[in-house]
Amino acid sequence: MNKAITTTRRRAKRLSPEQRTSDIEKAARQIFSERDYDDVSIAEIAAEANVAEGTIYKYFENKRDLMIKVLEHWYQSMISDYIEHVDAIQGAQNKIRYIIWRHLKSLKENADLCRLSYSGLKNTAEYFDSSIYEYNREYTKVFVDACREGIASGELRQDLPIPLLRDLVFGGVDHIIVGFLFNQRDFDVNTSTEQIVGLLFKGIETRADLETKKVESLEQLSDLAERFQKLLDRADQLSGVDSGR
Amino acid sequence: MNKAITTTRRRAKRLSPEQRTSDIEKAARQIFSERDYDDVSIAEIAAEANVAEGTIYKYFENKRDLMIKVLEHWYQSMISDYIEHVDAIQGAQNKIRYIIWRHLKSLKENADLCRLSYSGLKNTAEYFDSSIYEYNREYTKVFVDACREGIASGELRQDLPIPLLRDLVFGGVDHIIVGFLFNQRDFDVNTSTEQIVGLLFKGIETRADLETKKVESLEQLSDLAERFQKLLDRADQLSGVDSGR
Amino acid sequence: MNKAITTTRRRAKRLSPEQRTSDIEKAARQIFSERDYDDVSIAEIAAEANVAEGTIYKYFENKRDLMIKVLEHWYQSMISDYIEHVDAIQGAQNKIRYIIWRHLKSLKENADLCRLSYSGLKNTAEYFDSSIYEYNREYTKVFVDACREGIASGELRQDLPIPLLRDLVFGGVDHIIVGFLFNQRDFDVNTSTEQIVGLLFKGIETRADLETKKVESLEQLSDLAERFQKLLDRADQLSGVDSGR
Amino acid sequence: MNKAITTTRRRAKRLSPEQRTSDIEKAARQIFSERDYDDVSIAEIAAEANVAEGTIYKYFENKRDLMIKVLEHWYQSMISDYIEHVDAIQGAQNKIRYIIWRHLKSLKENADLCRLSYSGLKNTAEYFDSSIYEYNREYTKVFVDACREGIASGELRQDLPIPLLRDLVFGGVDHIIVGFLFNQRDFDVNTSTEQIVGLLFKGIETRADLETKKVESLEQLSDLAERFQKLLDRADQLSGVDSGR
DNA sequence: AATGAATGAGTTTTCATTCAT
DNA sequence: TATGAATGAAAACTCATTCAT
Repeated sequence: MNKAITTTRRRAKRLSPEQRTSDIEKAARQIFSERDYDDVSIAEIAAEANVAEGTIYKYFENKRDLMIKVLEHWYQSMISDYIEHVDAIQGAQNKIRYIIWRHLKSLKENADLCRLSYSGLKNTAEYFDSSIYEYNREYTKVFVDACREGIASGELRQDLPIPLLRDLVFGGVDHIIVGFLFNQRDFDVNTSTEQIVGLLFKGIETRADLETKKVESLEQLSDLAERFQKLLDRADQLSGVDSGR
Repeated sequence: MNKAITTTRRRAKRLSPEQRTSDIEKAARQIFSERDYDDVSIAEIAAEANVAEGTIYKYFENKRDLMIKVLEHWYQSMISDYIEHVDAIQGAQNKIRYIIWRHLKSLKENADLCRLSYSGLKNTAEYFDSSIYEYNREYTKVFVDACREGIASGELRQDLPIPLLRDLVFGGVDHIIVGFLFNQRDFDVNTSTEQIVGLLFKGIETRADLETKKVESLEQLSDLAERFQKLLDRADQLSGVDSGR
Repeated sequence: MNKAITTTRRRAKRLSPEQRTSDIEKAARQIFSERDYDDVSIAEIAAEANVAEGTIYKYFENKRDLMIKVLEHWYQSMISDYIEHVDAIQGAQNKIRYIIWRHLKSLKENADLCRLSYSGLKNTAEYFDSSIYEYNREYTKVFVDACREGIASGELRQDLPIPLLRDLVFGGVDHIIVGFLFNQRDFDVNTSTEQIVGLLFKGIETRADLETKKVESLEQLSDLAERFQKLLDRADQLSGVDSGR
Repeated sequence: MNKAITTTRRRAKRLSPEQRTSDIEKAARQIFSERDYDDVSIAEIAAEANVAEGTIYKYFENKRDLMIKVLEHWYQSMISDYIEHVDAIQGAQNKIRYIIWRHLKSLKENADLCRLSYSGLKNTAEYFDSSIYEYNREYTKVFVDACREGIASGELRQDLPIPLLRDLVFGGVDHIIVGFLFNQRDFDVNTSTEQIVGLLFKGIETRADLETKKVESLEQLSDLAERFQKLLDRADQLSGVDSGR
């Protein structure tokens, strides 16, 4: 009973709006990480942030806005040095591998915010209206660009259905994360990355060719073939034996 | 007074429990198709089903149970002749193509129920507790089995990471559907099926390299290797000399 | 402390919607009579009506609707036998007197509802949108009709600006009531009625003309008439002659 | 750094209290003109006045006080040369006509402030406590005085119920204004003035009625009285009977 | 079995006002 | 004197669920 909640919290110190905004957002992120959007009350966030409820509304339109802001900042941080990194990487495959790796890693590390975006955004039309969607577009655009680059460079198939590929990759990652979040299906970021990349690049078919060891790459293989050919021609001349033509 | 005058709102006829259950569920499916789970009230469903609200609770635990039942029946109908069909198809690739095609088709045709499962299941832990998840397991199991079969028959890679492949396929389809539902991104079932299958089987790499360089196939290469072998053997016999340096 | 508010109000007896509606409205009228619209809470009304707050919302859209309903019923009761009564009265002046008298009386007797309509309707555009305004139109129409009748019968001036007269009468009564309600300026219904009617019919001018000319009053005139009568009588006796034509 | 660089939001220049008060009030009047009392926030007024919210509370007790001040100044301006003008007019009817005309004109011209007084003052007891009421007394007193004067001079009826007349006039004008403000019922100041004055002075009765009953007019009545008198006198002479003198 | 009247918990949001700086 | 960040009380409303009839 008398745990004496002497909260007696009286008028929080006057801070700069920036500081206060940041404090509240941090508190919100904290609370939102713990429970679903609907199960969180503004009162709790206010308490966590050590301000009055009204103060929150000075800085954020409403509960939803606050949540959106939390997610936005997360996205921003995810995007921040992302493009830069991807740009620094050579080759479509490398880029794609990095993007997938990084995506899996970000989501796993911020599982709580993933949960928030699942519970807070109604996964419906609401999401597509939100700024989060815009961020997401930006985010996935990097992947799309990498694909385009790969196509241009000849590394990837000319007829690659990029939007579908994007859905496959990000949808697939989504499923992995959801399983991880809500169905305790753990996963290893590196392993999963390799598996996805492997799947995408090699396909799922048995590639008999690939299994012939010795040959390190197809380029080498063709080089070898050429050298064989020359060698054979010369050998034919030398020996006077018809090479079978 | 006389028989002709009956109360306008007649007490719902006493039906068999099965009939009643079915009526209510049908009404629920109808209403749920139109609006999000949270925007639908039991009262509406009762009205649509022409029963009193209380009656619904005689046949269903609660609103959520009713929704689950609706989705369950949908899943059941989706699964019904599904396994049978898949079984009748020969070859992993064919099976997988059929599964993907059918999945896309089912979801697109029942977009309203997809919407329901997005709005009604909180996409969270709740989903994994529901029987819907069980149905889903069963559903995706068909895919997993097809993959296993493909591996066994040598059609698919031995080291295929099946769970991940499943996530990729079903996660990808999910994204396509979500885009279709909430972001008016239309798609053609056949085209998308081909694209997904193409992606999975061929991978995303250019196969070009192999084909453009002299060597038209691995068979040719082995021919060459054979001839070379013979040549070398002969050369060895002739000169005991170094093969051409 | 332990005044033991054992309200333990458990599930009000099941009543017919009509009865319940009426009960709630009565309670609302009671509470609204005591305090201004904004100072009344639904909780209070619910308590007074001995129902749960939610029950109120079963029967009324919202707080405002409830208030409107209270006022509407008041208006209805005011109008009920009103027209009938007015119709039964002969002569514009009599009708108008009755209307004013009745209006003053109704308002004074239902001062509390007057207060409600002052505090609940924002006196602004909102009022003109409300059904109350419609009732009021109906109510004042009786007055307008009486005036028209008076004009038709020649009892009232042909060029009477009826709308303005209506504003004057009902606006004036309003002021009287407001003074009574909020400024403890009591008034007597009969006296005020006479004064208003007097004002309207006689105007405010001194009927100087009448008084300045010989005849100081009708009493004098009748005196003369009496004396004249006697004279004529006597003359008749004297002469049997026609009285002076 | 150097003087040139000043903070964009410059601290409001230190003005004389009078100037500041006036600025704030002007801003308040502006904002209050646009929207109802409840729909206006102190923040807005502060913004309009280019001061901080707190500053307003340095000069005004609270929001209501500020509104009252706005209305007070309006009343003051309405009253300013009012008494003077009325004094300069001769005759009760002329004075009354001028008062009504001016009142209608003022209200119509300042419709926005009328609206404010309807939305800001709760039309209830609150009003009668406010200084606005005092101003109103002063304002209507001019009318009352004009009436008294008219009575004294014999221009108006001795038994004129002045308070009621005042209620009728100002209540009537109120109704006209309210209809104009909230029910788009336009009116012409001059016409309405004439109608009101006409109504008050001539009354609403056909002056004909007096004449239709035997006596066609009061003038005729006095003629008749005179003729009676003469007749009587002559009759007296004829008969030798003393007529009672 | 069917009804449908009754329930009531639970939370966001506003904005006039205060007061530390 | 001016600021503007911080306050916090207060209440309407919903609707899934219950249970007396």
